[in-house]
Amino acid sequence: MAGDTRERILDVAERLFADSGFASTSLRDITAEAGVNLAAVNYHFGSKEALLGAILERRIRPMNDRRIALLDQVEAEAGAGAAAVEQIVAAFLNPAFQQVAAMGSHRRQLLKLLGQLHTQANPETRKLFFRQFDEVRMRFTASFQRALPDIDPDEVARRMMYIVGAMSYIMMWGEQSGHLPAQPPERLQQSLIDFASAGMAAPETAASGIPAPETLPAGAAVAAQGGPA
Amino acid sequence: MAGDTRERILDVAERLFADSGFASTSLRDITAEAGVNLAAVNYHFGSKEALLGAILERRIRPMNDRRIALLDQVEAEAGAGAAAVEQIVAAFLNPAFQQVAAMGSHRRQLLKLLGQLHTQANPETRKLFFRQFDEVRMRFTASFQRALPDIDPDEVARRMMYIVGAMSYIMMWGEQSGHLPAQPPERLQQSLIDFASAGMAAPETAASGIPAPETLPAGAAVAAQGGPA
DNA sequence: GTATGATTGAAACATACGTTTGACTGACAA
DNA sequence: TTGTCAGTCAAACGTATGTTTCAATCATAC
Repeated sequence: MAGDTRERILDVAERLFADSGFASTSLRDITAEAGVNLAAVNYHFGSKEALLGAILERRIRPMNDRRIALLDQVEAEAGAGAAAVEQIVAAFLNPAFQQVAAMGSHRRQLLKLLGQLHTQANPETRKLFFRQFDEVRMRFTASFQRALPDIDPDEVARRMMYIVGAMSYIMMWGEQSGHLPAQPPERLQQSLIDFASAGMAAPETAASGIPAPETLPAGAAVAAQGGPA
Repeated sequence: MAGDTRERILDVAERLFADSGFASTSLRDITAEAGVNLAAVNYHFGSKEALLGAILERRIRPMNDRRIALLDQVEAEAGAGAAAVEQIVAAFLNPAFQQVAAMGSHRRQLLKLLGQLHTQANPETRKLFFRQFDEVRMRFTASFQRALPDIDPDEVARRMMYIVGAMSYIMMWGEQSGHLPAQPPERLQQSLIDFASAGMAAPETAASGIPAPETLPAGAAVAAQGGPA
């Protein structure tokens, strides 16, 4: 029963935080469901906030490590040339899908938690996470830039955020939207890779001002032809 | 001072909910900052939850109405043929950017609120929002399907979710990521339209199983060329 | 067996919460 | 002037929260 209490708290808290939010989940909810004493949380983790930090640490670190490792591999295979956009996108997305697939019935929880990070966790817990992600962000941005030299570096960075957003959203709400059929994870992964790769490689359009509500941005005639860079 | 108290509560609550989360923001925080009495919230809205509902109602309804109106216009201009993918994407994204631009210093707040909807609001408040969005979702999905007959309808629906995710994420965290320069809203809008249109129109790739952590999905050689439908 | 240090247990702590109450205010109509 | 009523106010209600306390328990080394 030594490390057992600690693990049970982590598992239950991860699920409850993801389902109901960090602030809305009480330590009594967690400890009751985990079958441990209320004081166990503060004994093992120090505080409710530190418990959240431990949960994030446990899940995110391995995922980001795998992203970097996959990117290393992709770039090594590309040799002196630039890696293919799909490969870079896949290196970024695959560990997240692996994570979700590995969590089985706990699917979505990690990402729901991440979605709450910004509004619920205190600044220190937030930094803890973002600092871990910084290396990933920089490595992938650089790799995309090599593959897409014609696209403005800032635009590449923005498109990375689009990909993160699309991934987070589909993993959080894809299953329970109720309007599209549940997909096996590998199909969903490929679908997102298709979408994200095409978006990342899309040609840039000159800006148009925000139009009046009755009007649309320019570019109607200029249909989207997103040839590879 | 009649409707003044009510408005002040709405404005302050919107900002505080967005910044700190629904559960983490107390009625005392709101009323203190708004300079009104604590009991005013329950007097004017009935409950804290109903206050959240009123905030959502005020912002979301006009935005979704404008989306439908723009789509009507785009389809009318297209006549019998299918509207261009960019135009449909723009009709969907523009009202959101208009909303953000119109809120001035309140930017991001609406979307941060929406991001919290799923974990913080109770089921009734959630339904209130999703039912409003259902019409938008169905109308746009149908329009995309006409423009992209070669793409599986479910895949179109999924890609719509990707777009929603990308939009939400960039609006929530784009400014404060600190790593890419602030963009004028019209440039950001065009950037997202480029990305989303190319992704929506991307050719479908046959599924590949989720690979082992050391491997990547197929499709490296098949570069992304997102030609228009 | 016994001492030791880590873990668990039940109970209490102080505080913060959403909500309700009942008196009070001020404008406006009769 | 009086009555009415929407709106405001200070105060209190009951409850739930994160955290702390301290005794009880357990495994393990001596």
